[in-house]
Amino acid sequence: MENNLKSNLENLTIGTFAKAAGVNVETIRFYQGKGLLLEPEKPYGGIRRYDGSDVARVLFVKSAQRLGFSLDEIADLLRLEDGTHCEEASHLAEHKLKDVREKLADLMRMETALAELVCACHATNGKVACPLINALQSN
Amino acid sequence: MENNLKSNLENLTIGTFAKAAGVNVETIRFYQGKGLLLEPEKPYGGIRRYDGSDVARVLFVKSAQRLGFSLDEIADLLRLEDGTHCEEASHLAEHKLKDVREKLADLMRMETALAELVCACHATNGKVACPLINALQSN
DNA sequence: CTTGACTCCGTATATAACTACGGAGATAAG
DNA sequence: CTTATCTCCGTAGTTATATACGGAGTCAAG
Repeated sequence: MENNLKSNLENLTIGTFAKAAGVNVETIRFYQGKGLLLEPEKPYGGIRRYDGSDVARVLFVKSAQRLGFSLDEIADLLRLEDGTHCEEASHLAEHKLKDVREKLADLMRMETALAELVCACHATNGKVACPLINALQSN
Repeated sequence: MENNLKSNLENLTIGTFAKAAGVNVETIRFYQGKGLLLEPEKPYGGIRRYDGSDVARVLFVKSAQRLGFSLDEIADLLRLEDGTHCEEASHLAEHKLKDVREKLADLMRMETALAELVCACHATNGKVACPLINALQSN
């Protein structure tokens, strides 16, 4: 046996990689096809290896997805990472930032509405008009 | 002008309804099939009519979708509205609230990361390590 | 009362994002 | 070396969310 933390995420085969990222192998391959993940070099007819940064990338994709970004949008976000095309990346980032801030506003309205609903429900134990639709409408 | 919107939105046929909500007719019917919208009574072999509350409902669905909720989850949210099953609704609302708060946290981290990225990009005009992945990873 | 746009409804097709399958080759444990 | 388990890769199937199509009925204007 070896060191524990970081060395656990080195030299992973695609199976352990997938498990570490909480997705299945097919999803990894699918993401590679979409350009969301790079396919590492294959050592002469052998088997590709992955590491912690790949795991992080998949986790990022999954998180961004939960926030309503499509895989294509996420690919855009990830392209910001490479540091080249700074001008372009900056533009894209600003655009996404606007996006993110709108989502934030919606979510905050939704949070308020839900919190009120829970409150009202507990308080009155009766009929309550749902403020939810209204919440996202005021925009 | 605050009532203007509403008074324009009475007695709509499905076509004008769809236009008002910014979706197409087929989407309306699809949502009816999924239980996201009620199908109004059809006046003896005639044509159904819709109003502003239907439009609001569709707009809510679309907003919630942008926030990463699935149609099934949105159906859950909408079921909170009817005021019956208060106990159950309250439970559901609490669960969704947790959800919403997690998304909020992720989005805020993402906002920070994007803002930093734009900033750094403008400042250095050079290579910048992307804080994005890191942002959503710290959870 | 005809005409053209619209509705109704059922079925079919499309797109995104997976998920499953299967045969051939690689690797590790015994 | 054998064998079980995995990887590789290509193709096919699935689920969620729409969109498109088409024939028959309905409505409102001329």
